[in-house]
Amino acid sequence: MSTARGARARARIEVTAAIKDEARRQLAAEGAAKLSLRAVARELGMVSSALYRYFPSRDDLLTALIIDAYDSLGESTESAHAGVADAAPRERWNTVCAAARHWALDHPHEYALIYGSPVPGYSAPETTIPAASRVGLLLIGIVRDAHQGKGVARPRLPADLKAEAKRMAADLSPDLPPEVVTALVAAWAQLYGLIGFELFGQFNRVVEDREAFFRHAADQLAHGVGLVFPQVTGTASKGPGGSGV
Amino acid sequence: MSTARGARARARIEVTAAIKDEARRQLAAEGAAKLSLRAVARELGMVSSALYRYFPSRDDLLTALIIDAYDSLGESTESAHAGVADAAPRERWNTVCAAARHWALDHPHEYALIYGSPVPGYSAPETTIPAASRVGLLLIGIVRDAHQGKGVARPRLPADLKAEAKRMAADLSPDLPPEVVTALVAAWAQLYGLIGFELFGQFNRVVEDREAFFRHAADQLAHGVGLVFPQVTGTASKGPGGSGV
DNA sequence: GTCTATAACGAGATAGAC
DNA sequence: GTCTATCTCGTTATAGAC
Repeated sequence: MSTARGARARARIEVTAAIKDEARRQLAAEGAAKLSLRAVARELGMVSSALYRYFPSRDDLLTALIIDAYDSLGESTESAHAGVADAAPRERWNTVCAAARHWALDHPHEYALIYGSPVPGYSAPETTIPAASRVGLLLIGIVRDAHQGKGVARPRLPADLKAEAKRMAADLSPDLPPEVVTALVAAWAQLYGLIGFELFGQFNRVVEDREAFFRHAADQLAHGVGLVFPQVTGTASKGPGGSGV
Repeated sequence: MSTARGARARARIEVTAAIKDEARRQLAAEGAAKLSLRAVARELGMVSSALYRYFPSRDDLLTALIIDAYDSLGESTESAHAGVADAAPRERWNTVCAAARHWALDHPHEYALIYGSPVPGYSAPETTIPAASRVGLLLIGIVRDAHQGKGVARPRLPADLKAEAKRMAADLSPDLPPEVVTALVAAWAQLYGLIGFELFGQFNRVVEDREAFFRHAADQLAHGVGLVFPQVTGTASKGPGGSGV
């Protein structure tokens, strides 16, 4: 009985994976807007109604692809970070940024799915939130470590942002000063601005050595969140040197 | 004869505008991927073949919409800038950034068309380049004015970026130091990261007072390109105060 | 219980004959 | 330009295999 259930469960997992793989193929070819359950079924030699045993609707399939994409990005950045977990925060930051960029270059259509234009008629449910938060949490952790006990807070906040900054800090990282949390949220969005511009072609005819450009820009973002003089105290690293990957 | 030609030309302009208006409506409803010449024609009470008198293909219609969107954004930012043309560079910068954000919030689908995910199967021709460059040129001009004669160059460049930075500076603004041009290109991409995150929903449940948040983030970007102490010399404005719109 | 297959719905796109 | 026959789509109801 338990083997029967195991076999069935295994088959279910395999078919589910096949459906998602084929759906990802269509995502790359036609875009998320044209993702079609019937076409997926056809390509898999199934009948369209059979897919509903695995995904109750087209939107649920889309949601699964979105969560998978966020998780894939999350795993890539987390495992890259694990390799430098003991390094200085600045190097950890640059490593995570570089890993996010490389994941995006390796999975452009999945990047477009999660960080590109919204899919018309589709609205992501709250179940995507945990997966979507992984990179952000990773970055928060790095900044938190860097600020352990030290009051490095740099930029002063304008009066009309103080309340919002306090609210964001309470939500995201109560142990960090609101100025830093605000800078961190901005850096997070700006990081994806850099990645998106490269990926979506805005850097064509503008930036050529995109690897070096990105490494420098990400390092400058690290400055903004107070990672410039991490644990080193004396001689201090002046100017953006080469940490990165 | 000249009146007849004038009337015909006028009619042609009107029909062209009607086609683009309807296409923009479909863009909002179904997304660029599903933009269909037939559907546009149907909605206009025309037959699909008649549209080919105005746009030789679906891609040409898309290109026209893209150029229109870039030009609309360009006009919005340029006219906002004209209102503060005599102010300090920092305020001019913040004004342009705010204008870009407001245009995006007012035209989310056109923003998605030009700065969002690429349309599958479509590749923008070079004719879009002039319109696409307008905001960038505006920002370059502001930074150029700020650096008139002054050697404010801030961040040192890593060795592996020096050649690329020089190339970019030669391309974009030979009178600006490579460090500044590099920072400017990064700030340009980061600006759209901030706008895109707000527009595409990544700030949901994270940033609430998006106006204040953006104003501060844009002002911090102005720091990065050396606009912090524009022409004021003595008392100097410490910390990010309220310039913006 | 778990799955797949058949058939059908209402809506929309599409291709071609006229 | 019009009309029609034939496709697509998401989704559901139903019936039967394992």
